[in-house]
Amino acid sequence: MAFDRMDSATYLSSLLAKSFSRALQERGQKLGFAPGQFPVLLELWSEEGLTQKQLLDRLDIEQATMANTLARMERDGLVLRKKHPTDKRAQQIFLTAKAREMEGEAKEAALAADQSLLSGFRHFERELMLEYMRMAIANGAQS
Amino acid sequence: MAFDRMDSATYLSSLLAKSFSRALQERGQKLGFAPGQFPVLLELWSEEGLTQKQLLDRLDIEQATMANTLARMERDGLVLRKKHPTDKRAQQIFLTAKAREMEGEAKEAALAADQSLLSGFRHFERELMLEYMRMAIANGAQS
DNA sequence: TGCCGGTCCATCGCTCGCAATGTAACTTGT
DNA sequence: ACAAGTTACATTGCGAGCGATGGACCGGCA
Repeated sequence: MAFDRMDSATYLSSLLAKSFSRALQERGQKLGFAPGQFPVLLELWSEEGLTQKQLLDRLDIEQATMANTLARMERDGLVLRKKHPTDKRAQQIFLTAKAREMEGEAKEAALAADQSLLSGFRHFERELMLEYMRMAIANGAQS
Repeated sequence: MAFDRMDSATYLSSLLAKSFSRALQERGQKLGFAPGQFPVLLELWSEEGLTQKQLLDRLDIEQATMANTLARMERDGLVLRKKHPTDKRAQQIFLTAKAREMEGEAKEAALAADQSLLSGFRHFERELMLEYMRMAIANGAQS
């Protein structure tokens, strides 16, 4: 049976994710964040003091991954974990000054990463591609 | 600054890759292969006895990743590594009978994984999405 | 011949995904 | 009030990616 990797969405999506991740990593490392940390930062920029559980509900990541990511972020001086005032099992996550200050530059870095791989795309092409991606992701989510 | 994850190709591509990888993993594990091993299998189904270096040249993967993937494939009984007859540094990779026999089913599993996330796509939509992905990947490759 | 630069591969340490398991703490039902 | 069930988080072990480094070996050149 003929099977061309370059006609497989499965294969292409892994290449694509690697490419975007590299693009974000290059830009993010100057600022001091890693690609996997960016979604967490995004949520915390919009609201601090969330618990790990609340972050989990907002992001598409498993609990174990979140715990490890937060540990790395704490180690890297991006985040502080404080005991929850009423629930001793839980913790609240706060940004450090460093993390708070990089918000603008970090978001620009992420936009630049997007842009670098989407250069040459017309506006409607970019929108269509995003829409297709969201459709495929939705197909996967409900299974 | 407003920043919506769902408008970020970087973020969506990572979700997409996770979705496809899961879809392939579910189907592949019954047969006995993992998603990262599939591209290697594809190359070996079309030509056995390649060296690790030749596989590297054909796939978009780093040498360290390849070495580890081949080690896991050997452990899982998919592949044999034999000494290269004339170059003592090199090795030649051969498929086991098990791996050779699963070719048809494995390729169907990969097609099914593609199909499951692309259900609801019209033919031209699927083609367009693949084309956009190839374009973005090409943008990343030349940097 | 013998050395030296380049090549092939393994290994280590890291990120970031996952599932499975363990522990502490909260909640609920009797 | 206490046992039982549920929840929040950490930890472990694995896959699959990366860069960096090291050892063995090949080839070419003096």
